[in-house]
Amino acid sequence: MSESNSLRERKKERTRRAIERAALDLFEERGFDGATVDDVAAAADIAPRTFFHYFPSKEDVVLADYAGRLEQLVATLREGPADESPWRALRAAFVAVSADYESQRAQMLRRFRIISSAPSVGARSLQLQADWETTVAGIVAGWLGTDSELQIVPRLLAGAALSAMRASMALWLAGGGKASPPELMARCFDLLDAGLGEVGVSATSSP
Amino acid sequence: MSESNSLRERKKERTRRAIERAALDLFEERGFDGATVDDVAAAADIAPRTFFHYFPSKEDVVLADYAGRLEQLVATLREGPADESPWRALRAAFVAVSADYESQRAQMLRRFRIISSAPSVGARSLQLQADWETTVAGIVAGWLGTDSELQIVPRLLAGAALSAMRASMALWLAGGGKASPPELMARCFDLLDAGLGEVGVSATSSP
DNA sequence: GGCAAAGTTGCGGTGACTGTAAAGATGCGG
DNA sequence: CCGCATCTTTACAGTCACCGCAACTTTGCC
Repeated sequence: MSESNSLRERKKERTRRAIERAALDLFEERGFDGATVDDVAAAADIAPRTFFHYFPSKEDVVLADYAGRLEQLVATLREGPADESPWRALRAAFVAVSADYESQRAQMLRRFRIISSAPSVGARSLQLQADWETTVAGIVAGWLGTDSELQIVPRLLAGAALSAMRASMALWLAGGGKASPPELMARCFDLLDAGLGEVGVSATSSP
Repeated sequence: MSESNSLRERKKERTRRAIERAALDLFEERGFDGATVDDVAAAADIAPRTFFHYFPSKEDVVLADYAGRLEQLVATLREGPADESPWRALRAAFVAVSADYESQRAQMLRRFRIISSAPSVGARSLQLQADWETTVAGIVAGWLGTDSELQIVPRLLAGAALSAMRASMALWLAGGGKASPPELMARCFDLLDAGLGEVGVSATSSP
């Protein structure tokens, strides 16, 4: 997608990856709180101050992949809008994104483990997901021709979608990454699709 | 519920309220980042170090009411379990809790304004809500007789409930606190109840 | 009054993050 | 190939949240 050709761009990209790599290694080894930004900088062979030119906070190194994934999600949503129902469009887009989790399994599990063991990273993760929610709600509002500020429906759809995503990711992580993310995601979306009123009244949950 | 009689307890409670009051005043006046913990301590007439004996972080002063509300929610949920469907039980409990927002309107709006203007407070708020979600999921899992770790349904129900809560609160705040929180909450729950598949296909969202 | 438990305060330290300004690397026209 | 504009890195000094510790004060109780 976004390619670099100048020497400058290439160098920046290389440094960025060096920082990310060093950070994830250290966080995995000593825990998020067990490694300081200075440690990461030393391991990545840069000055401590430089770290903050690449990432706005220590937490954000772990979540650096979110931005690209949101971009991909938005692109998918803009392509296939509402020939079908909004909810089904959301379902398709989120299922598509979840394919990443499979193809980059090792990386994802690494990051998830840090997220769920370090509260401050978890908090930042939720905050970024809330941004996703706002973006998604805006797009849905566009489909429905209403403005996102005052309408309930776009917010609820976006909120439900992100909940489904969180639930399926939690499941995937709990199972050690053995299950298929797209399948889990689809199942979560379908449960919400059917309506929650009757869920759980008779046993409807087994695999 | 939890009453205090000894002098010690009364003093602690008074100090706690003094800190909370001073903090909210200062944060409202200068913004969350515009007032330091030292400022708050000075205004509340305590030593800076003492602040952290009452609140684990600067953010938590603004969200001090969450704990009590969760307690209330849990109590309500434990009373009226699953004679009806789980979702309807959740609906009832959340609607009941939302009455607080009306009766303490001024306080709530104050807090909400700080939450939505200070990112770090917003992040902490989301984190606490995630804790609610876990708790609620546990209770629902109890109703369904499954264990909460591996089952999807309890997580999804809890996630949907919290999403409904966030959506209705956002609406309430956007409207300047004029609408009725229980009504907004009920409407959000009902939209999810009906199922998301058909939502928005034909116009289903007015008044 | 006097002793134990609990609460307060001051001190010193750590670590994330920021503004600033100097030094270094890169791009580019001549 | 040089020199100038631009961008990047770095060092330095500062702010602020937060923590452990040890002295000091207050409260509970006999």
